[in-house]
Amino acid sequence: MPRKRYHHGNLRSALIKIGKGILNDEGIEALTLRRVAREAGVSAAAPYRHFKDKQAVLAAISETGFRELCLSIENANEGKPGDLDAAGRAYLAFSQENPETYRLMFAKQIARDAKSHPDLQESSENIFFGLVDVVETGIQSGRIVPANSERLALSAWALFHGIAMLINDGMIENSLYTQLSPEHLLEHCQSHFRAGWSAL
Amino acid sequence: MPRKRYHHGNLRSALIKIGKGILNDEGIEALTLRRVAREAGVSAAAPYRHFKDKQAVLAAISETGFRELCLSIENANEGKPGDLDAAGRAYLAFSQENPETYRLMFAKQIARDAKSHPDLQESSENIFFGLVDVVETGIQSGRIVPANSERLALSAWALFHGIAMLINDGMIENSLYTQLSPEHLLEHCQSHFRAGWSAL
DNA sequence: CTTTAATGTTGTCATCATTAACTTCTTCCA
DNA sequence: TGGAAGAAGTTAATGATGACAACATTAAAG
Repeated sequence: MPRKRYHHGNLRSALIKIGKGILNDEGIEALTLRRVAREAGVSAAAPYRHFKDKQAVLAAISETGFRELCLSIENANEGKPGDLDAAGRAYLAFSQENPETYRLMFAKQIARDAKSHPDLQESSENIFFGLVDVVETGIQSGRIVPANSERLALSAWALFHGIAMLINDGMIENSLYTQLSPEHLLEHCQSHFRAGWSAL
Repeated sequence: MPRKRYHHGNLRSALIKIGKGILNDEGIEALTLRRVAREAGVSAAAPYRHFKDKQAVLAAISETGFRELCLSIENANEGKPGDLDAAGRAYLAFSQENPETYRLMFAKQIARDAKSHPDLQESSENIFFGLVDVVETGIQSGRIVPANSERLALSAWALFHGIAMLINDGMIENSLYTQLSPEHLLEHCQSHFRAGWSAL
């Protein structure tokens, strides 16, 4: 057993890891700096040696989330190139597996902080670029109708984000009238929007 | 000038009103129970005579938001019956005019509480029903392609919610590559989805 | 070695949500 | 009408939190 040493070793990454754990297990309200420090076996003030304040810890957790989601989209595009539906499934899978992290990523305070955290800013922008890649691949392969790729990507992002958040918020289960599993919900939305709804 | 009376008169509604003001002016983090009480000219413990806890105040504010949004959708459907695009514009207008209230309405804690607050539950479900009405009107008038109205309404809701939240989160201005005003953004998303994107 | 900067610790503060115990009005009924 | 009874406020206290200053320990560099 390692006797407790004065210096932790790599407290910064430990704090992020522990923070993520608490976040996903018990939600954002349970995520206090003091508790993270406690679980890291360190005093309440120690985190301030590595992070300016609590917001900075949240920003760091958020950033890892953006990176992971980004990778997930890229993988989907490699597996099924240019398939916006597959990208949507990957997107939704992430948001369901990490609901609290996902919510944190899109919290306004984080967005506000993003301007001062270049890394966070970049990683959050990359998810948009990932979707643009998918759309461009799809257009080139004739799977997706020719369009301004950035704007279609943005539209798709809005759709994915909306579905992810509605599920995450528990708004879907509330309206029991549409008994759909998340996967089926995504499928239905995508089929609606793929084919359009206009009769004119 | 009214001398300060021991009893406030209608503290409950005053607390909600003041809370809404702070929420929209300074954001959720500035909204503390003590401050609301202070601005109501009342002691920090007084609100507990009218609300079980802070969550209950937030739920009440949230409920007023759902009601207002619901009315807004209904008005849109009366002005332009069966026009899902007009409903979307009304939806987005609300989310932009009350960004913080909108965010609160879709916060998970509120959704969790909704199960114990029947009024909140009902008012949040009503916005879905409002959209169903729009879709059904649209299908009847031949403006919208025949479909399961509840499912199309749910899809449209997801789209509107996604756009609203992305704008609200500041995710759109971050990706400057798509220089679109909120109105134009909505228009583009809707035109994409109205016509579909599938080339197959 | 010894200096120095990085990393942790203790102690403190203001603020917060919440509760208990006490006070002041209002209402309503005897 | 007058006096409970209970609704609506108050004060005071508790325990937790984010943040900071002042101090302690250790690793690293020379």
